[in-house]
Amino acid sequence: MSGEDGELYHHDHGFFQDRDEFAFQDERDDLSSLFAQNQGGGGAANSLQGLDPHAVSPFLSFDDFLGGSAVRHGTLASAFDAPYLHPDVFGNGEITLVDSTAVKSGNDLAPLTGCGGTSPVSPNSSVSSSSTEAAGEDDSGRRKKDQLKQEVDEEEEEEEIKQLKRQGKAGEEDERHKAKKQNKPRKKGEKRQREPRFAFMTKSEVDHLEDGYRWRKYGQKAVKNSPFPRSYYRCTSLKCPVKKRVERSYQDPTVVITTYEGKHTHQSPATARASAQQLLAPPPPAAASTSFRNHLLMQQPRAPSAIQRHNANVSVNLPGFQSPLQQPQVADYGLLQDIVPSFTQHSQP
DNA sequence: CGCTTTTGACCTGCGC
DNA sequence: GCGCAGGTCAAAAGCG
Repeated sequence: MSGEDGELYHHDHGFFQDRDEFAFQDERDDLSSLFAQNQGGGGAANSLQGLDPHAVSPFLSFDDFLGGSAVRHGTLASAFDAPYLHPDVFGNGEITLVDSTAVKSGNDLAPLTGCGGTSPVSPNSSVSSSSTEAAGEDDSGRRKKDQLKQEVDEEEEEEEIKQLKRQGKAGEEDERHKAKKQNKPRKKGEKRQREPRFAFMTKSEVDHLEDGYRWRKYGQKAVKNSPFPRSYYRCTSLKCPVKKRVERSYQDPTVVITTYEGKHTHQSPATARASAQQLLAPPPPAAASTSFRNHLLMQQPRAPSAIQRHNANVSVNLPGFQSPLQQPQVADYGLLQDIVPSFTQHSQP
């Protein structure tokens, strides 16, 4: 997998391009259901879909992905204005766009990204995002199969453990666990569980973008067909299963592809800070907050608003995305990392 | 001193 | 079965 044969629809102010140099492809379509649950902004998604003549599946804007109807911060603006996706958060103080067209053409359809025009996001900057799955991974069918099989395997393993316990073979179990941990032979047929993933691209000089959580790098691998290595990070929080991969696009070295996997089992440190700050500052008008997202979406295809001119372009590709439905979730978090969990909550059957 | 990063080895899964 | 590529582990090194 390397994003070479995937498809990513860039959202350029409401328009998707069906050819993209930063091709993304879902590795699985797990996230489609995942996003479907957060389709609070259904109208928005629909409108976006309508803009893409090549789209075979509906899309959500990154905004929708971020908040859907759900993220408490409610809007792209707040999401990006928050400490997390704030430029500082993204590392080099520059959330640059992924929207290559906007940049290349130099059109003044400035990237859009919340920040309410107050954030010092470079006008040139934007974030584009491809939901779903690992940039360019293309073994969706295979993984689905694996997942099914694994579920069965896990049940079997559980049963086996119970049996071992009954037989007083705790020691054996430990050994087995140890072996597993060391990547030693695991039970035949046993497969690693794959959490839903969410990949997005960011134009950035730094590889590892700050996102509010603390990560520990646990590996780095050279990527086939790419001069850039891929780094593997794990959330440092105890028992938090979230991992992320960071790699640079070989097609555009200025673009960083970040893939999150799993959902956080805790609140992000940044969110905690933000919450604390909110306690000290008067809350923003709720109506303005919730309507901002729709406002942006309504504005996108048309002339850029002042806000848009100051912000990054954000998009989400949701191949396989199906019916918008399900109840809106209230993600009591703030941002991307937070969002991922909120979307993954019910994604696993 | 504790935490993080680096890095080589090893494992897994798939295609041929 | 073999080779390849992705993914993970864990010891060693680095850093604050």
